[in-house]
Amino acid sequence: MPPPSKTDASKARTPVSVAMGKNPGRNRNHNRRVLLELLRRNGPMGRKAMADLAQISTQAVGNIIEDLMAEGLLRDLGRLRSGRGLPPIQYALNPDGAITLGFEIAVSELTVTVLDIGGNLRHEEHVPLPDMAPGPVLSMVAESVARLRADYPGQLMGIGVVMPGPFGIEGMSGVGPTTLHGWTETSVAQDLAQRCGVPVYVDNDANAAAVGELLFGKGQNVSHFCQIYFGAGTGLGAIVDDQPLRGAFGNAGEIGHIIVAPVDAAPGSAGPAPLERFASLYSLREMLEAAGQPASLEDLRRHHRDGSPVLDAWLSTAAPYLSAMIGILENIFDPQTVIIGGKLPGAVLDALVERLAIPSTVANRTGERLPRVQRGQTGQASAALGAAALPFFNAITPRLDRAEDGLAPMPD
Amino acid sequence: MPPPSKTDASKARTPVSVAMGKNPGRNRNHNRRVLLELLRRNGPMGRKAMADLAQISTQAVGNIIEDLMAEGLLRDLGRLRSGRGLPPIQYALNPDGAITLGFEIAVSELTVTVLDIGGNLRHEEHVPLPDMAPGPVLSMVAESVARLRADYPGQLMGIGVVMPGPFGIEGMSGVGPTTLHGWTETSVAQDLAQRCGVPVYVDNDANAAAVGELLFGKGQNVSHFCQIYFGAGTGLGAIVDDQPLRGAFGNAGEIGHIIVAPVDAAPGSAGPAPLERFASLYSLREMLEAAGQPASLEDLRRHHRDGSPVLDAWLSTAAPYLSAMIGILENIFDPQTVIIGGKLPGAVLDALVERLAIPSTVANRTGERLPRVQRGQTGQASAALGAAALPFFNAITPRLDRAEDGLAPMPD
DNA sequence: ATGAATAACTCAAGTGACTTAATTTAGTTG
DNA sequence: CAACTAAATTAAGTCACTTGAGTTATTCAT
Repeated sequence: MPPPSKTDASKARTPVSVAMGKNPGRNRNHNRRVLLELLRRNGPMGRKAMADLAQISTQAVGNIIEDLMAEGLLRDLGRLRSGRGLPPIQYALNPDGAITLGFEIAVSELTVTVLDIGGNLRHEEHVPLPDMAPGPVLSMVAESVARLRADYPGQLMGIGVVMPGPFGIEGMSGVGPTTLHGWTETSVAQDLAQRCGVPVYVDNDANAAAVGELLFGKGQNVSHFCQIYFGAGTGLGAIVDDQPLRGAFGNAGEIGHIIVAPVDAAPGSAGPAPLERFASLYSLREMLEAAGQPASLEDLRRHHRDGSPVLDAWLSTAAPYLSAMIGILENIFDPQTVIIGGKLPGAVLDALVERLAIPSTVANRTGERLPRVQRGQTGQASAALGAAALPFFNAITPRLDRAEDGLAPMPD
Repeated sequence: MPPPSKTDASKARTPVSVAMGKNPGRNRNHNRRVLLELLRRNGPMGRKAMADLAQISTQAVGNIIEDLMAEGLLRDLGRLRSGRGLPPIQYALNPDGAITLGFEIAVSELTVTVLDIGGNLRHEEHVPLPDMAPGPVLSMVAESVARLRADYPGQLMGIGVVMPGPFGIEGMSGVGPTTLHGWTETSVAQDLAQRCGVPVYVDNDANAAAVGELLFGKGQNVSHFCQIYFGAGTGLGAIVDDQPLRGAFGNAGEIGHIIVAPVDAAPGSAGPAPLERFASLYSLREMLEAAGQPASLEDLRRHHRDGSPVLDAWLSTAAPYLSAMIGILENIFDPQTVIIGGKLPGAVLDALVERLAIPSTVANRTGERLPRVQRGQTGQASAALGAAALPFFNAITPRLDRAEDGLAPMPD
């Protein structure tokens, strides 16, 4: 078992790209992100506190704050009286300083959101999409961008787009029409980036929702969590070390097609099946339609209020499969918590959480702080909100940049 | 659905720790890591090439190289004749520059490895452990450290320890005796770090093996892969974005207890079961013992050569479960490849890989480059080698440091 | 009230690591 | 052997950080 010598294999290969080196400019950019994240996650604070948390000098903090104030990204909240000594000047993110736009492209509807840097959802609208071809849809998106960036103060930090995944896969037999034809992740990003002149980030609904939850919801003080999302399919958005798990090809989290054995299956019930078969919006609608009942979001709310037996049956069927999946996720990711979200009324999600019976996993630890499973906080606009959160996340969060093959000049 | 205002909740909370800010010293350290990783992954190269790949100036590269040469971590390979112009001076990692030590603590045996910075396994030994109490074992480890650091040239970069996980979990009913009592991850790390005065990294066998494979095996040019490891149990080491997935509490990858439905199960065969029940060394030994056959590594090699029907039966039983698990992992992680490794003869692992029938997943993409599943390259010493790879990984790889609560002075 | 104590901010100088630009060096080519 | 080329070297300049002394606003004790 001699350990493989690395050199022989790496003779005339194209060089492997590696993390990018840093220089003063990039250094500043990094520290800037650190401070912005600090303010986002901890709320208003003074220079000294920032310096301590970020482990840099207060002077360095001061210089960066000067920049951020000049750009309008920060607000001065005045001095906070706090015991002895000079009271610290509190700084906070300025909601009017910057915005992002989020677009959720679904089968026949476009959801548009405007989010400000303070995490406030400033605007939400739903536009019908008569023609699902990429050209018309992207034109409509570009028009919305032009209109909305004029309507709201602050610079536009970027655009986030949510589209159903997976991308570029052959023969994924799902239940229901989850994918759009003629669309690719990259073409959408490139097209829009060119039309609008700002960064564009594309992801699937589950990942976007997870990022939304990470920035503005239950994930705010959590660095490892799994979010199960009921959308076009049933997907997973995994946050690992404060970063969304995208996978090598951007298709991570496709749990809908995973075959799970239901936990504590009642005798006579179905055995192992793809998660989406019984634990998805699609399966719920299927059951309601079979019973001749309507299935809009409002209807679901009503069904739950009225104690609909069909909804109840769906909950009973879905819970064992979902429980098994959560067990799998806990054992694989060892997260701090699991969050359930999606296009279901909050009360229904709560009912679903209550019915779960998760097997014993590595999450059975002593002194657990967070609930093992909880309902998401960002509500039904989750994915569209998450879409808007994507550029925000990418512009603000400190990260390890990689030098992608052949590009970008050196400075900054 | 108003997005939750963040400030109200974060009033009098303990501050959230965030990524660490950077200053010139930390910047240098980062670039140093970048260059070391560059050399490790691409083999020898000149200043200019490094500068281009790391996207910093050749001068900056020159300064860092000067440091590294002075420390003995680099070797000058002379000029490479390469067409016109001044031929570049090739630099390479100096195998005699630094070493790491790896210890795999198993039920009654301690495996010790010495790895140099060039990725060469310099030494491997197996020591019986009569007393499994922490005190005696750690003393033995400390003695080995003292002895080996004198025997090999180069500075000792750190110590890696592999122990069976999971840690700190209640009521995980596994098959077989996979956990050690009276041990905790942190106490081992602290104890050894104090005794030896170098950084100590502790992880489970699967994660360590994955890191070993990442640095010196099939993972060298892969940034996303899943490694399934047959060791004390059956574990997963997931590499996401060149980093091992450890989870919030260090217990990620516990796939042995996940209940999977076998793929294409033969009629009459067992249904859903924990992966480890049928796809583990334990289950193989169980079958061999029931048939009255010996089960050492050498025996397994012989069984395979002789076409043992028991081994064959195990392969037939294990493959459907393993296939299902690989399908799950592909859908969750969307990796570039899946690697199978562990304490089995290479030929047996190959046979196992051949029998797999993985369901359709997001890995069914067009133009796939790497094999979906392949056997690991680092062999049976995998975990012990991986243990030694841990400090190496932590000392060399560029990463995003986090400011852990309350510690460490600011400079550098 | 007043002064000491305290804690955060500010200013100015110093330092480290990087970039830029000009020069040197060592090979290749005609 | 001179012209050409590309890498390395040298020296100067820049940027962002740290350090340390001084300033300011508030609390507490007299």
